[in-house]
Amino acid sequence: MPIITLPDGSTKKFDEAVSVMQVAESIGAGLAKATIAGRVNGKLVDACDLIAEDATLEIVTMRDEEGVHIMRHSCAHLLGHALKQLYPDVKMAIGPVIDNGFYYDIDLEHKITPDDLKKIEKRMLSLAKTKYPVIKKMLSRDEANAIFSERGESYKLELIRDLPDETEFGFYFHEEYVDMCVGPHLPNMGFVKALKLTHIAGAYWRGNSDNKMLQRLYGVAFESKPALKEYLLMMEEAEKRDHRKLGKTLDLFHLEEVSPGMAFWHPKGTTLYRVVEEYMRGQLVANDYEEIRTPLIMDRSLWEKSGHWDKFKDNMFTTETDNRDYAVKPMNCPGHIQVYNRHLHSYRDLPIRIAEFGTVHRNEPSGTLHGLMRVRSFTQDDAHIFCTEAQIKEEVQACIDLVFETYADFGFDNIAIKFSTRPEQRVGSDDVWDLAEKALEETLKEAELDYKLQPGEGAFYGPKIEFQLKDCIGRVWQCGTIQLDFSMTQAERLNAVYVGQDNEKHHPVMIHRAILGSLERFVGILIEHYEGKFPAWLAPTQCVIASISDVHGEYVTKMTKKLKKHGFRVESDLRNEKVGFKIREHTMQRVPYILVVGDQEMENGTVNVRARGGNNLGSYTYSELVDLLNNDISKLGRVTDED
RNA sequence: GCCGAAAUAGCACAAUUGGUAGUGCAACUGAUUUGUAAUCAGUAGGUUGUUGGUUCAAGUCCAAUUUUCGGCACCA
Repeated sequence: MPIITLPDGSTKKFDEAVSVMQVAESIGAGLAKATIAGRVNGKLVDACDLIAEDATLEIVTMRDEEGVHIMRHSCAHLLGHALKQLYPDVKMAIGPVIDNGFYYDIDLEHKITPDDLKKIEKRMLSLAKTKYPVIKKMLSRDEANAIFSERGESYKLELIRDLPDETEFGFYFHEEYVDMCVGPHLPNMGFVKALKLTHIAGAYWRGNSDNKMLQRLYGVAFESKPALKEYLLMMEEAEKRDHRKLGKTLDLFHLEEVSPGMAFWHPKGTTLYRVVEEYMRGQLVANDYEEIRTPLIMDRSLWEKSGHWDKFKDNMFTTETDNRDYAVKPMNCPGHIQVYNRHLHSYRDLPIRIAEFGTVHRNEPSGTLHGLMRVRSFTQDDAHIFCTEAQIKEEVQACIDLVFETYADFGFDNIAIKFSTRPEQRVGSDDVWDLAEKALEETLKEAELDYKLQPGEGAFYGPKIEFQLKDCIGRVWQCGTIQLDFSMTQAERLNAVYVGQDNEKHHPVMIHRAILGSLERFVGILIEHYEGKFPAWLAPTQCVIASISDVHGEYVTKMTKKLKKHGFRVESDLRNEKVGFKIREHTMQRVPYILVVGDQEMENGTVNVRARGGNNLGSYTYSELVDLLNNDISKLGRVTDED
């Protein structure tokens, strides 16, 4: 005799076990029709699942995020349904929900083409149109095995085999197609109205590169056609921000075949890069770091000692000369320890913060390269802090603060934080790892930061905190990082020491930290973040002075020189073109200010200022203009103009 | 590295069943002296990523290779 409590507090009493759908029907036919699933005592269940005991119940419809999520999950089954009809030989592997959609990994001899994708999508939609009911059955292990054996679904059989403790398996019947899933799923396929198969890719079975590569079909699905359309439009817009595209149109950098994964920075890109670097240099001074420079190429033995050779030799560029093996540095830490070790340090000197804009080379696998985001040659705003155990928390906290302050200056407020712990392959004893992980975790907790744990994702020498930013289409990239390292400074590694209060030698703790991470990646993210419309602080060209006709040339040239002397990044445009043409061009180049000079301005000794958004700010005298620019630049990236 | 796709002028793209590699913008030259998102005319620009093959004939077909793109695995 279950009593069901609904979200508004009202209760309903039933004489016997009742399904979520039946409860919905007892409330109203409209709700029943909209019912996708239920949340019983906080747990999501299928609409057909029975409630036998007293419980709270929320009806899940397409208006709930869970409802859309469930619909997307069922779309994966629908994809299986359509695929099996079109390609009876296909073997289904795993088909989960992802952001905005779903995918299914399949094993099929035939290579799915974009044309096939359209056909499959069409079949999916026509199947959904029939609104066929989805029937759920809980089956025993034997029954489950029998169904999949009969259908040759070897991957599904393997999944069952790997769940030895399960006695019952949820099976969802989509007409002749059947899939195994914990669910919940749609009660009928009529809820599927707007989906699109987006692309085909390869993916290893169970995410293991030793396994067979399957075909992965990706799709997106939304509650309605307008919502899908809006999403597709948004993606199209987002792709216009792509730094690889803007890098070309704004003439910032290029990549080419002679050095894959290594950027050629053009004058404008170099300016942007340099502004970012100079900003960071200012942060170093303000936070008591000392800047150094270390060699790009060092003897192999150093890398063997540091442990890098052991773990990363395949990804290191090497060179041999005069019978000596060298490696191009993939990291700056060993070099920094060499500098640290040139002097004997007292505990009184600690913490010692050594920073370097360190250019490193890593021979990343060919398939990983991605514009400026993943390259083979990049410069880290790297630093290593040598300190005592007692100083760890304070130093880590200071690094975290520096990350947030810096990112805010660049206009970022959406930063994901990850905490990565000991990987399988590592150096250092478990005691030391316990200590290091505890120190980082406690600092994170004390700072009251939301973070996600990534077990096993730490560096080989220590745990790390990662700060991630997103690119234009939502891909996540690690930027800042703080890593705790008790191993590299040990006697058997690179043997860094300080003399303690007890007059004995001790090994300091080393904190590896990069705020921006890689300048290349960070600039790439910046390009996408601002869509190339950089704040005046970062803009490669801050203003262009355009003459209306030849007679204004001299005035413009003089004004340009004067502004350059004041440190502004100014260009003049004296070309024999109409002013509309010049404005169009510099607007498309995203120049923050276009200054127009004609007879009027020459007479009054002013310039006419047009802001990037198209606003004409009117006439400015030279000193007013300097104030305008300085004021804008001083805001750094904390504001964006409205355009 | 793995799976799939792509590569044509500086950029964006076109080229029918294999049959003379084009268009727009940019560049250059000339005319025009211009008031807030495109002035007009002309000129030049290519070993179609690279190498090899099939063919009377290859941008197009085949093979290898490089790079790029979308993912996967990787990411100190």
